[in-house]
Amino acid sequence: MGEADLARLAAIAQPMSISEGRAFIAEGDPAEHFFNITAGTAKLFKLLPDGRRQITGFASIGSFLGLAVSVTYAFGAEAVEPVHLCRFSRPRLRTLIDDLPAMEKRLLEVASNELVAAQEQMLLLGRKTARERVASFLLARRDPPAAALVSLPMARTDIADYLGLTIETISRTLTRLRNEGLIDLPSPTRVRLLDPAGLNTLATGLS
Amino acid sequence: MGEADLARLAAIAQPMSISEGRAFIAEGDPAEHFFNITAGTAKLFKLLPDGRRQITGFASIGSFLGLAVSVTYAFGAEAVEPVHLCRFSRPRLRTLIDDLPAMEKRLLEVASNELVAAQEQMLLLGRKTARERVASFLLARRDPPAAALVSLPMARTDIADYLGLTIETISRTLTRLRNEGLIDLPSPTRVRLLDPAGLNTLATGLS
DNA sequence: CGTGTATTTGACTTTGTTCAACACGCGTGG
DNA sequence: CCACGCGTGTTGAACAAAGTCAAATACACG
Repeated sequence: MGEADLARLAAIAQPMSISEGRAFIAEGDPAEHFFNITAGTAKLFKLLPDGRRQITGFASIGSFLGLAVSVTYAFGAEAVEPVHLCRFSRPRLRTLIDDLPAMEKRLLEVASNELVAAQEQMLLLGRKTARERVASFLLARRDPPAAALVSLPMARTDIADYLGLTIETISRTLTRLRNEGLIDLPSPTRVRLLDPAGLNTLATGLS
Repeated sequence: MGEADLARLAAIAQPMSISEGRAFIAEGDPAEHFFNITAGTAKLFKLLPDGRRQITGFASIGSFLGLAVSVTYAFGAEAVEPVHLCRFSRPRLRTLIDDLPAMEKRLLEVASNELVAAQEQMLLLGRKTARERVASFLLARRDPPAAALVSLPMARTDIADYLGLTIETISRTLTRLRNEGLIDLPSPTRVRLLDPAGLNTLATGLS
């Protein structure tokens, strides 16, 4: 994309700040906007009528939200940490994308990668044990991918709803990993991976 | 897409027939091809080293496979029923797509829809009970979407690996739904939905 | 008609949930 | 400054849903 294209994009972007805990997409609402997160972390989730919740992913800097074709959002979104984002009117973005093949291509790449991540998560939810899920989660949250320190900005409830478990199981599993010397828990929101290789063995079910 | 474009597409398409039970994509193999299914049903799956399997979806006529960006396939694929498909060399298709914005657009639509389906499946795997999963599965497999008769070309093992359950639980749950008058099971591969509304209540967790 | 596979059913086990109590950190106000 | 209250996290004990193991039945195919 050239500079002129970026300028056109910037012209229709509405920058916004979302404070912690605020929802900015409601599942089922008319899908009028498209979002690009520029800072912070948001959780994306689906709900059952009785309140059960599945967090389908955490979106942070660079993530695109709302590219579904449907007229309504298929998921809700809420800030876990204060979020900065750019909002785009879908019809306006649509006309812009239509003569920016590079943008379309980029979106297809993004969607493809998310699809791969979604399949990995299905494997986790359908076939992994609680220990394997937590180990996988900790490894996946490393940034950079070799870092020993992992920060968990989301609450236990969110981790539980992401991994298809309860907060009690998350808590017990983390404690057990600590007792086994695989991790350290300097604070509830910080984890130090003491044995990444061991965690990886666990995460891939080889233990 | 114009007729000339379709002709160019057809020129690089390699039609193939895959017999039942044959794998045609192996997870981890170099992603050299792109597939378009023209008949039959295939299962897509991911494996853990110890053999646990998660089926991430069933692909049938019209499905596109292998659009991930990665150099290797993130999933395996195997014919459930005899499959007819067109295979495309990825580099050749890439050059073709690059000057067919309509095709790129179509692929983005497909990917977006699959993403929505994947999120729905994560909700199912992470938060629904066995009964809710089976009810959701039966309703989703209706074709047309209001049909009372559902055919299950895949074995119980495949249903189990798709719903994150065991074959025994699938079997017991179907029997129980039959005993409760919600469905009829004329044969293991055929299900008649006697009370779609009741099943829907179940599937959405409202019971 | 027999053989092998897929499915169903039954008895028992296990993993993770539920319910409940307790600990900890933190901000507010006495 | 410290007691109090509240939200979040941890731990324990009882429970339940689904899994495992095993056996019986049904089914398709040679």
